[in-house]
Amino acid sequence: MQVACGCKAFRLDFACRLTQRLRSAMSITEDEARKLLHESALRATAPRLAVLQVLAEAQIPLSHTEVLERIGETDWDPATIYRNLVKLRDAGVAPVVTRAEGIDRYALAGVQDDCHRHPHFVCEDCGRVACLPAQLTASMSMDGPWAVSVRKAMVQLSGECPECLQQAAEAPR
Amino acid sequence: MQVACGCKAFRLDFACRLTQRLRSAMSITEDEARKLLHESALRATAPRLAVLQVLAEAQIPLSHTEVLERIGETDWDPATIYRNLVKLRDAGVAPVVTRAEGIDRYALAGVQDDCHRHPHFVCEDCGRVACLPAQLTASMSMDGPWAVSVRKAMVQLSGECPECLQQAAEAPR
DNA sequence: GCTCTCCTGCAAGTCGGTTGCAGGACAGGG
DNA sequence: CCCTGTCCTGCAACCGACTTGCAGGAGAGC
Repeated sequence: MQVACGCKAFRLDFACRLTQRLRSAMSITEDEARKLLHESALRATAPRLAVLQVLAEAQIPLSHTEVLERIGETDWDPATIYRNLVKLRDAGVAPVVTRAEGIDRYALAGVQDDCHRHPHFVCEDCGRVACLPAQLTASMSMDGPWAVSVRKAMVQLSGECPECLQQAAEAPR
Repeated sequence: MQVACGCKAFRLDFACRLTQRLRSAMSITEDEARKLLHESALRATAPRLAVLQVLAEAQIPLSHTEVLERIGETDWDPATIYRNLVKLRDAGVAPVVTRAEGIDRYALAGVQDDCHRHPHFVCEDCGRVACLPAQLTASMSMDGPWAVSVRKAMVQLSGECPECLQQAAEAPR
C-alpha cells in the first residue's frame, strides 16, 4: 500500500528508453550500469551493480531469491539485495512485472521491447516463470509449444478502487 | 507444487452445477450446505458449514483472513478454517479464483454464473477485491466506474511448463 | 581529502501458508 | 442405538517472502 508519485511513470518510460539498447544484448557493461544508476540518481555500489548485471543477463523476470541464487556466494546480506531490488523498482529501472504465486519478480525495463507488458506463465511444478506472446488470443491456447501447458488463466487488474479514490478526494492529506 | 488429479476438473464442474441454484440467493440453508458437502464426500462439521455460509453470503472472493473476520468470534482455530478452505478448494466446491497480492481468495463455485472466470480488481489501498466484467476490452478502461481506478494489469497463466511435462513423461511415478 | 548522504549488515518482526500430533467428533454398519 | 474406523480439530510449531530499525561504513560532489 503506497502512493505512487507522479514522476514514477515518467521515470519508467525514461529508464525504458535508456535501456532500450540492451534489448538483445542480454548483458550490461559496468559503465552502462553505472550510467543507468546515475541517471536514476542512485549510487553505484557493488551489490547494486551485481543485481543489475544479473537482471540484464536473465531472459526472464527474477524473484529476490532467484537473484540471490544467480549472484552466488557473496557476503552481501539478502536484505541488501532485497533493498536494492526495491530501489531499482521504485526508480523504474526494474519494475515488478509479475507477482505469480505471491512472489514479486523483477525485470530490467527495456530488456524486453514491451517492458514485460505481456502475459507470463508460471509452472506449477518448478515455479519458473516464462514470457508469453503479447498478442494472446483464444487460438493461442490451441497451438504452439504452450498449448498443452496452460491450465489456468487469471487476469488481475489493480489500482485504487472507486471507494478509496473518493475517500482520498474527500480527505486529501 | 502439487499434482492435480484427473478428477479435479470433473468435480469442479459437478460442484458448479450443484450450486448453480445458489447463484442469486447469496446465502445457503444448512440443508443445502450439508447436501453439498455430502456430494463431495466431506463431513458436515460446524466450522465447515460456517465457512460455506460465509462464502455463500459474500459477493466477492474471500481470503482465509477475511473468512475469519466474517465468521467473527468463535473458538475455532484459524488453522481449522484454513484446512476447511483447502478441503473445499480441493473438492472443487470453493476454488481459489484470485491470488492477488499473493493472497489466495476462495469463492463458492456456482455463486457466480461463470465460476469467477472473469478478471478481478485489487485495490492497492484497502486490499479489497472486486469482480470485473468478463468481456474486458480496451475500451472498458475508458468508461464505467472502474475507468479511473485501473492502473495496472497483469495476465497470469499457469500449468506445467513444457520442460516439466516432458520430465513427467520420461519418468512417470 | 571532507562531509553529507545514502547504503549495508545484523537482527528482528510480520503475515500468509502449511504441517505433525494427539485427542475428539462424525457417519455408516451392525 | 451403539461401535468403530476415519476424518476433523486444537495446539503449536515451522517456512518463506517481505519489511524495517539501528548503528556503522562507503559513495560522490565539493
